[in-house]
Amino acid sequence: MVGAHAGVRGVTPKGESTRKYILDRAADMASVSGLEPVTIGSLARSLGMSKSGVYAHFGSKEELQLATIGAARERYSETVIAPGLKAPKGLAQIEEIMERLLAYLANRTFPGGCFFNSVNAEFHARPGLVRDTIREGKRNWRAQIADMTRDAQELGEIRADVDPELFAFQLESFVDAANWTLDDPVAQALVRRAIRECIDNAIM
Amino acid sequence: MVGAHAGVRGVTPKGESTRKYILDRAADMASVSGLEPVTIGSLARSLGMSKSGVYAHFGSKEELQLATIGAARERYSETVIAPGLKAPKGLAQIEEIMERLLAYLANRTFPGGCFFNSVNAEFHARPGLVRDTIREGKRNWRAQIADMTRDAQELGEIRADVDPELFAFQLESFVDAANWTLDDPVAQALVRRAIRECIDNAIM
DNA sequence: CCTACCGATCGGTAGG
DNA sequence: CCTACCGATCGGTAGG
Repeated sequence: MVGAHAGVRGVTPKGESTRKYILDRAADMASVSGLEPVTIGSLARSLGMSKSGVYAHFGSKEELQLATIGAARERYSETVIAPGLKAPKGLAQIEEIMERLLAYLANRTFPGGCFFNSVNAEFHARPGLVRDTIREGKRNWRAQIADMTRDAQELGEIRADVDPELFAFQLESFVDAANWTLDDPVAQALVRRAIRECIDNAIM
Repeated sequence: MVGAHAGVRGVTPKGESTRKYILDRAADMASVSGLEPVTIGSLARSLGMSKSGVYAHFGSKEELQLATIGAARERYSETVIAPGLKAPKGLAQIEEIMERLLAYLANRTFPGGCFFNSVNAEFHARPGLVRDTIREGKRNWRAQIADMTRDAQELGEIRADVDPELFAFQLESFVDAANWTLDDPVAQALVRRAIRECIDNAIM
């Protein structure tokens, strides 16, 4: 399974696909428990590998954690951002991304919900590379939504007096709230209504 | 320091105040790192006690965790809820609670921000008593705000077509968002504006 | 990618 | 509330 897909001209080293295999599992586990409880031992056991077999791919636990964040970003981009960007510029892109985001949560793209919210919560008060990397991703998301909001304003879809940064912040707050109660249908319905109302208030 | 305040008629056992001392420290630590990383060893070291001296107050780690949640609830109630309830019924109570909540965060009532958000994030995908207890607290908060919203509607302060549950959910989402970026003044300003706009939209 | 190992720490217990 | 201890697991290393 692991080395099953040979790379282009067979040059993809076995180690590369194993690395991806390890990181995807690490991201799955971290979405449930946070990064720190994903010990090298528990990760190895879950993969049917030896501890040092896992460890050999990374120089330290922090490097494993940062690489895991990278793998999670790829999965997120493929699932939410890339499809979202295919929608027409402006409001349509915002709506598409919000819809994909809710599906990304409901479909358990990461089994514990949003990987980034789990890790952000875990590290929010612990300075370091992990925290900074996750925060930068969050800032980026808001900036992207704010840009789309400006596009929508130029297209006359969203009112000119709407503050793009505030609008993006409001949408982010509602999606983040959705993440903590994925198994509560009542809460999920409130999320959808809050997002809907927020967008409706900005339109026209 | 620990046994310094004698109880009524001196009957307060030394063990009781030590217990409180332990739990308050545990709650402080958990607000930063989550509950699970608060090991009995690290807690004991931070208190200048022996491991088993700490452990003796609780039958297991889960009991320590649940007791810590209880102690955190007390601190929260004294800081936010009790003063909030002293305001006049209706909108004034809602505004007072939101203001106290932002102060509770900014003042680092728990050094890592909101204890309950940290623990809720940590346990959101791990079924058990810890998760259920925290969730019940969150449900309770929303129900309380929704009740105050109904009071405000009867007083003619908030429009009748505002859904109290949705309104409470929106306010909760913004405060929760505030918790994850306490050291970012830009984000904190967005929180205040989002709360203000949300309330203004509901008024009249 | 493996076995075998290191010192440190984990939750928990015995006995006082 | 303490010392002393248990088996298990931690991140990491040696050597292959």
